[in-house]
Amino acid sequence: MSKYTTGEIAKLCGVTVRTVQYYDTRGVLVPSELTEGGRRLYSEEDLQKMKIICFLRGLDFSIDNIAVLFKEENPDKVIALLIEQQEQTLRREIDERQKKLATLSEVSDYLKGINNFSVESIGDIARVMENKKKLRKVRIIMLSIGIPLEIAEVGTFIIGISQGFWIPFIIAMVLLIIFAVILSKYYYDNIAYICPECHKVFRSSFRKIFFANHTPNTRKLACPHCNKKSFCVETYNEGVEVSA
Amino acid sequence: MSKYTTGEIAKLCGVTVRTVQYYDTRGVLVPSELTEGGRRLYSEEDLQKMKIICFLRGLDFSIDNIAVLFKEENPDKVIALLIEQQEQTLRREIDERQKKLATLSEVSDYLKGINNFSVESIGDIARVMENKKKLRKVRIIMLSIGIPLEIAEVGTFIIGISQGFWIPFIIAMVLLIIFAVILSKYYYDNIAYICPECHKVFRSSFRKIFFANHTPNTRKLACPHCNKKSFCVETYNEGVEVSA
DNA sequence: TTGCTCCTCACGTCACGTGAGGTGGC
DNA sequence: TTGCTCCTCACGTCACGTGAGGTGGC
Repeated sequence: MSKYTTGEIAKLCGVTVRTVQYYDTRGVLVPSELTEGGRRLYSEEDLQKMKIICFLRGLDFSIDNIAVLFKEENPDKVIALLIEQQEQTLRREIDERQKKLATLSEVSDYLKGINNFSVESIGDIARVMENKKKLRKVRIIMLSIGIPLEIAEVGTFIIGISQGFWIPFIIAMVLLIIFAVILSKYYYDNIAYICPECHKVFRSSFRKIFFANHTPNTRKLACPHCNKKSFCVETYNEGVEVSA
Repeated sequence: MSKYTTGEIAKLCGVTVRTVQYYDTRGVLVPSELTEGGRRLYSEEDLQKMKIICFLRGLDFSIDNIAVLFKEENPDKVIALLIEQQEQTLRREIDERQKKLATLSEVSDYLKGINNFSVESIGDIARVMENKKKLRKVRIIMLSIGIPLEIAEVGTFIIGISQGFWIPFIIAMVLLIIFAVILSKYYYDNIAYICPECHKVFRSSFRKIFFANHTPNTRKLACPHCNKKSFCVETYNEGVEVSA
């Protein structure tokens, strides 16, 4: 019966000597023999066991779980359970990482639109992303009222043209104007801006916002805190008062 | 200017007091003030900084990298680099986990087909999976020679029937028989079986394999080591000699 | 005898968690 | 005064890696 030294086992299993020694101290792979000088000697069976341990470690099973498996009387039940646990863990970890990747790519996009970056800008990004869902909700409410009204207006306009019957159009028009005012107020109340210079959240007067130069997510506004005028990112308003 | 205690910072950022203290010792978030009694006091700026740290930690940036970012003079270049690194790391981690999941599901399938499971069976699985690619290669070679020959045979048979011209069919037939012998020999030489009882790899005589009861991946053979007859999994032969 | 391998401490990694025992501050 | 919070050691987690200083075995 051939015997293997620590180094041989390590080489045959593609790990370091330290790992083989560690598995001994952890009790998962205790060598079946020791020389008089205190050196570890492993049998053929030990080698096979080590290969199994390495295979399972490669699937991220913990050393404790592997040890349980070797001590268990009904390993078939335990292994099935462990595999399921492991699959769940891996799926969760994949999911977490995919969410992080998505966030990173959003951060990356955001950074491209910034010209004077400082570390504090990351705080702005974090804030915007946190409130993203709420902001989207506000916008969806706007659209789900605005679009039907627009359709009604176009429809009643066609009726007016084709049949000379303009009453529906006038009613739609009035409704549209009323809702436009209400929705604008609603939007205005729920929106705040982040100054890219001093990183403070602020609200501006309706008139200033209305006439400001803008892109889909930013408006050129003067920050009431640092008085600098720059493109400020729009975000959901969490109880900030109008200060200018 | 309001000041925050350790506990307040922790609560506002959704971490433990220990984490806030740890960030101090690591030097990423040193409190801007200390009371006479030695208690940490954090400013509003500290709070904002802590929020940024937590956001970045949530994306798996290391504390060291976060510290670098805060000390850096050109954080815009560094952050872009760090994000790219982080994306690569996450993608690699996702990839690794997906491969592990695939392996786990193969292991799971394998286990379902086993009736007397022991921990050593995992070693068999590991061995089979390691040699899977080589085994597939052997089978592909078999098919890529066998299928054209089969087609040739059918084609020449049709010619024989329709035109009464049988010479091509006879040539194809002879070729088919010759290659069948060669391929059988080739397959036989490259294949070994794993005994599910004693977990040893063995080869059997051609005659025994040929007449054995079988499933797509197993054959009912007597193991030459433990003499038990059972369904043995087919695997690629890595230099094992015929022993029975 | 000379290298090489192996041995055992013992500390380091990473980002904290978990007590223990003591104290500040309302 | 009484709780509550906070403080600093100091050790634990997880699976090893990395020396240091010494020794077995060919």
